[in-house]
Amino acid sequence: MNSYDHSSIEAKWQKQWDDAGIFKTNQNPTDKMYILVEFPYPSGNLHVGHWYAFAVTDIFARYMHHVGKDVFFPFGFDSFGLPAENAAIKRGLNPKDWTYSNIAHMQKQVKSMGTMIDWSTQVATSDPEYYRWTQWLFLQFYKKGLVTHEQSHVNWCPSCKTVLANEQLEAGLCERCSSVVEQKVMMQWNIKITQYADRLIDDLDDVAWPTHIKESQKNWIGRSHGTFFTFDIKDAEENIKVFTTRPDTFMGVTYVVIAPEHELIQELKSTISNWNEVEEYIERTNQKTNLDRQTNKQKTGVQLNGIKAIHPATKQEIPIFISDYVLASYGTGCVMAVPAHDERDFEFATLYNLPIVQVVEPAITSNTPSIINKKPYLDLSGHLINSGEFDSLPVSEAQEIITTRYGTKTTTYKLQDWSVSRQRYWGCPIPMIHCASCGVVPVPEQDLPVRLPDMDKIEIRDDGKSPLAHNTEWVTTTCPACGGSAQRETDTLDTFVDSSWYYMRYTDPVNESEFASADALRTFMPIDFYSGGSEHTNRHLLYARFFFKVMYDLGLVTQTEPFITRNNRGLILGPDGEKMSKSKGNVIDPDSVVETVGSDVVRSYLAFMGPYGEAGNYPWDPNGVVGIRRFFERVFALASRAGQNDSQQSLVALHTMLSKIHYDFEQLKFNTALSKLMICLNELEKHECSVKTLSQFLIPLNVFAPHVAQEIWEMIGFSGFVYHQKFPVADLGVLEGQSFKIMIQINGKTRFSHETSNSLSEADVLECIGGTDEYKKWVGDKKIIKTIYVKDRLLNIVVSE
RNA sequence: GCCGGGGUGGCGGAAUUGGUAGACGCGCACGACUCAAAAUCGUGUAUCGCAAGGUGUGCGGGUUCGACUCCCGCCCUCGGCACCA
Repeated sequence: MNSYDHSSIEAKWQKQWDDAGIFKTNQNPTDKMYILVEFPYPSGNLHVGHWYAFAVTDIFARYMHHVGKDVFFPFGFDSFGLPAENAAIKRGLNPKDWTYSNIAHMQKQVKSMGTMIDWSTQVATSDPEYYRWTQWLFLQFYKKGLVTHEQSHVNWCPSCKTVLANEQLEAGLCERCSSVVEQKVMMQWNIKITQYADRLIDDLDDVAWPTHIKESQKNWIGRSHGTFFTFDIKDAEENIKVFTTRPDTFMGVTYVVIAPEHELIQELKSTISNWNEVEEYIERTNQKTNLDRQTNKQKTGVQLNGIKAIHPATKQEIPIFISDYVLASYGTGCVMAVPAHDERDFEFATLYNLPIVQVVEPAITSNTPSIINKKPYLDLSGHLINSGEFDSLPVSEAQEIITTRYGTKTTTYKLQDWSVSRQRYWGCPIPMIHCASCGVVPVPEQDLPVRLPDMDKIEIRDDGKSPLAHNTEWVTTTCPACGGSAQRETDTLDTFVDSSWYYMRYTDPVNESEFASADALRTFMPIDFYSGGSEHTNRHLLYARFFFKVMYDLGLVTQTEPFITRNNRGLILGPDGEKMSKSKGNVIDPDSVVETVGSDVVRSYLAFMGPYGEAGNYPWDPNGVVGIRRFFERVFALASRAGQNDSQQSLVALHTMLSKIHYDFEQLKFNTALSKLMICLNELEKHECSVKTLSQFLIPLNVFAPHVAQEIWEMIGFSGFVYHQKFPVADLGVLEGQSFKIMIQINGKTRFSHETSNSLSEADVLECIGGTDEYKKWVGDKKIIKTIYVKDRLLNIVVSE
């Protein structure tokens, strides 16, 4: 009896595929397709999400392989990062040993998926052979002037004891440990991603990504067009530069507000008469966390006594305030307040009894009353009032004229520069040297990599420094410029730097003289399909695009976008419909499911849960898994009784499936692709089915269930690997002459149908159905007003009632 | 508040883009096999109705011979951003 013993089948075929090396990448592809999945962090254990990422993408990769693409499907590990270091601190483990034993274990787990991954491509970002090139790229960025080392306002996680990028915050909390993040000023290495803000937005036009991903990135970058105005300060040399998107409201400015952290305040210290009060407010602001500032939106502030700003147009003196509702990091850090037309300014003005001057009269439209009822309102279709010479100008015209007269056109972004310094050990050392006489000196390229030293004890102190700082032997070095004694930089790079270029290293993973050869890059880049998690939309995906653009400018790559298409995966939820978590006890362990029902079942079930391209979150149904298992068992059962002949129905079933299934794969609808195989099997079971027909069925099945397909392939007497088979082409001749139904509608409602095997004209259909009882019942002697005929699909007869 | 997705049986989801709503799978019910149960196989399964037939894709309108699909107005829900001037 041919039963489905998944364990032995999987072990058997995985070994044979491996021994035969059938998944080796074709280095001279004629029709290349680079399929990439975000590489995992080697946490130590594979979860269902990893399966959903790699096994289901493997289904897509295998489909592409069978239809003739030269698929490149690599794999690696994003192996620097905090968990290794935390394991070291908590449990006294060596971060390197911990990481590499996890990698070894996870590799085995991934191999159990039975994917067509080419393992010879594997990279790990913590390998010196890899991070050598991370450092090299960092130095190229530095030479291009894109790297700065400066005092910066940073997000500090007191629990992780390291700096976080804005992208690593979630509602003011550390994304990793949910600690309340503090604000600090520290010397930091920053990369000037803001210089690429425009291109990062504009080039989105060139990629075929889902709209929501593009929109999210645009939002994150937050480009807005507006005007700078400069307000002089009476009897002082300094002035206040503000940014606004509503220059038309310029004549309604009744005061200005400066962010408390703004350096201008310090410069004005001697002229401010209530300095004590001001200083106290600044102190209070500095102690506030981002979270406080975001949740407690009650307006507070302090007027700067003794100084006044001068309105550039009216020359009137207006008060100056500091308030934490103005952010230092956005625009100029100063705003002109127009309480009549801005909610926040309105609130503040009401609190401090400041004048409110309406300068825009809304246009009379149907929704005007609701605008006016709202105390401060914005109306872009109105005209100006109380604005002197600008009165009666429409808003858009006023914006132009006032900007030309008093201001400068400009563009600002929400995106901030990328802070890449991390005060932790297990990361890529920043290849910089601090010399007392020469300052910051980059490590010469021939000295790369700057190796991370092995350290017996990893200890995080409260000095805000990396554990590396306490390794004097490693820190002490000589200055490449003057030869004097110098210190190494002890911060390590944000791991998002490591992962910004790994997909290029895959193309040439063991190259010792370049990060990747131009030849390899030309052969495999760009990435045709990139699957990842939606949490990376505004982080990895943005950083990687930025990296690639800089590399383009450096002449290192020839394209401007690395990822042609992008697919954000959804989440696999627990059987209870909730996100899997240990505390909820709803975690599915893929290893144990694989053990009981087999790898092929898990792969296929994950594909069957729902469409892959829509980022839907699907609950894991243990019964659903059993359904897939039954399907494979039925294929085995069919195999044991397949003979030499086919009934016509079997051929029709096979070729119908073969003709329709491509559409599903192309739409990433692996769920409906698999359902077409099930429909086909349902038919083959009912009719006489030949070994040959079954063998053709096995090739699309191999995409989902490579072990099952291969085993049956052998069982029914075929040799070689199914992997080497081309996807069968549907024989449309078999499908010709099949009978089909033309539905008959009366007044748009389907009432009956007419079965035929020939293509019919409208008159033919009418003639065929004219004598039927159904026709007499629904049409009878009612008057036919008109008919609509969609050839061979439907005839709609409109009759009078 | 702003931006972007979604609302279809008991459940996951189909409907090739305006043409038979509910494919496929799960679950459930009944039947066969069995001493019995499981497994397996078969049949059925949106809903009201004995039936003829009616009603149904979040709600209310509209366009059309015909609407899950298009338009207008709501409601709910998920995700991202959020004092961004």
